[in-house]
Amino acid sequence: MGEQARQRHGTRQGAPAGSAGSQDVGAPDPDAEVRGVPGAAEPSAGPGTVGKALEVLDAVAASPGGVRFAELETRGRYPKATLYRLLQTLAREGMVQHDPDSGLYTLGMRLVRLAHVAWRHSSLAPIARPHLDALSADLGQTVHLAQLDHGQVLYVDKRNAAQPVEMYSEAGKVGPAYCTGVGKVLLAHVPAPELDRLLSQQSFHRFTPSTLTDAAALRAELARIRAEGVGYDREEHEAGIICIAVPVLSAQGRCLGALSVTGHADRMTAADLAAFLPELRAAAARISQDTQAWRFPDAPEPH
Amino acid sequence: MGEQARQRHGTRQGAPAGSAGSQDVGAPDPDAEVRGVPGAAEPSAGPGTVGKALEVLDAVAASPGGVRFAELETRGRYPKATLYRLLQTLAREGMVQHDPDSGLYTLGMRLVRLAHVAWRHSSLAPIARPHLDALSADLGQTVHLAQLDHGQVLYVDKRNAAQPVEMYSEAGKVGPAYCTGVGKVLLAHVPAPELDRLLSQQSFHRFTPSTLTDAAALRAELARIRAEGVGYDREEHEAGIICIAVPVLSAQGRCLGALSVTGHADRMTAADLAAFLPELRAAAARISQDTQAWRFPDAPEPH
DNA sequence: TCTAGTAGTTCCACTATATGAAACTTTGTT
DNA sequence: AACAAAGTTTCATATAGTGGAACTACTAGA
Repeated sequence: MGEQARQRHGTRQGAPAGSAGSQDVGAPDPDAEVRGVPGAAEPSAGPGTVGKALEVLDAVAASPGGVRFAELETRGRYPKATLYRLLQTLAREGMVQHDPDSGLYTLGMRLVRLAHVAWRHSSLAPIARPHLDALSADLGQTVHLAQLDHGQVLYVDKRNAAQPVEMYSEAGKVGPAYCTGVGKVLLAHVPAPELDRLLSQQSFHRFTPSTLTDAAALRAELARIRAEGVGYDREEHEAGIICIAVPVLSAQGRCLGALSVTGHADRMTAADLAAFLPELRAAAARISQDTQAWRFPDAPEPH
Repeated sequence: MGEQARQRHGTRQGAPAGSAGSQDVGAPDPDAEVRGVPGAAEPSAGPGTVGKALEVLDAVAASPGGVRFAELETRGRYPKATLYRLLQTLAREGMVQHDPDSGLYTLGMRLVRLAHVAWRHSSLAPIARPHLDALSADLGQTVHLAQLDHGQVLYVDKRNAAQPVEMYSEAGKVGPAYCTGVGKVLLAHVPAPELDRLLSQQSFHRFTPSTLTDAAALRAELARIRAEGVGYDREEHEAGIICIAVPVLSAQGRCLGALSVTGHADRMTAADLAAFLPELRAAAARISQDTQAWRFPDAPEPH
């Protein structure tokens, strides 16, 4: 794997504004990059033009209602002219929209088109869908399917206990990795060198009294999860919410995603959740199995 | 030196696969960039690094099952090293995933995260949702909500006549603009200078005998639509499928999107569809109204 | 109306960044 | 082992992005 012998600017401006209060505030990001390749002097590469553009894109995404140019100027670290050109490029490319009336920048529809393909063909969601349906119906509980994205948990699908499916508003939502069941399971299966990097990106914000707030404690927990194959969230992210999560492993043992069942602490105990383990694991296994079968459907779009 | 650096957008989606023969290929594309300054000769801007990266991203998106490096090399017009670095950058940024086992590139989850925000806050879909529900239930027909993206129709939401909602698999889907009801309505409301550019991007592939296959015919149709405020698709895209579409106009008269009702030609006539016009227009008006009211949840009022 | 101030856009000399031919390494095949 | 194909790295070069500053377009205040 190409090693990042570079030191990526503390880019990843955190906080993609979770609308569910699942922020992940600004981790100053110690730029101390894990020296990947030994011996090599730092080539000190900047983020590159593309990286800068994507950072701006994130900044736009962080203000859901739209942002003014000036707003971005203060927030970002780019001089006026540079920012201006980046935004112009992004707008021309359809990655952002610039409403001339209000002067606000919002994310562009090209993203929706791309994400449609990404979700359909690169995520576990379409394969896992029937299994999520079954699992949720079977247990009568809320289930989540998540994958890792830039050190954060990205929910790719969800079934609420009873409510009708409300897809887009759940798929794509992000949350912290260090204090959720799925997040910890996903982190537990990240190869060591990359884990170091990801851990340094975690904000370790204390959401509740039981939140793990330092890398050391988290590492211990991850080791336990790796050994046992189960992760718990004991009200670490949200008071009153507990959950149990298992990995979805590929045939080669790579972790493709994580599956979880969530419950209310006042109605269930961790033991109650643990009772779901067999079903959870079975569902994860079935998803994994289907992954292999479905290896590249390359399907023409249904019409 | 490499003076081939002009050709923009080559690999936009694949119109219904199979008809690849006459994609929107070639078209020297005067690339008349609306520079604001009239009469100025074009500086003939290249796509820029960001543009190239996004083109590669599109290329990856065009092969849903994943692409090998070599594949992209032949398809794209970039030399090995350039392509390689572009892909590396995109992968580092999470816009594509590179499965080290198979060597395949697929779209990255970061897109899903971004698109989640884009869809929720930049598209008409979340605002229109209840109105789509109502309209579909009221008429008992399939309805579509679409917006324009890079000269193509992008469906941001849909209600099937009876089936359960299947969001992600519909939102994000793209289709041709020149031969669909929503597409023509959207094009009809594009300001003249931009329209020229968009028309030159249309492939004008003949899907059915009634497909409009040249810009002139389309322009006439667009003028009619602009005058009457309704667009029809008379089996122009797909044999047996007809539809009626109206624009969703903002208070300032800008076209925010298009709303349509679709029917089967063997079960309905265009006149039958026309009977839905009042309801369609009413729904569009209600959506437009809500747009103003909902001046975006967590955004401070502009001005 | 005339400043003064702020937001947004353009200019242009400068050089940091991306480029791509070719060399090199790794992986798979006969 | 020898070969071929795929993938990765190097390095001299100029293209493409940079950013300070000037400029324009509004808006508010006097």
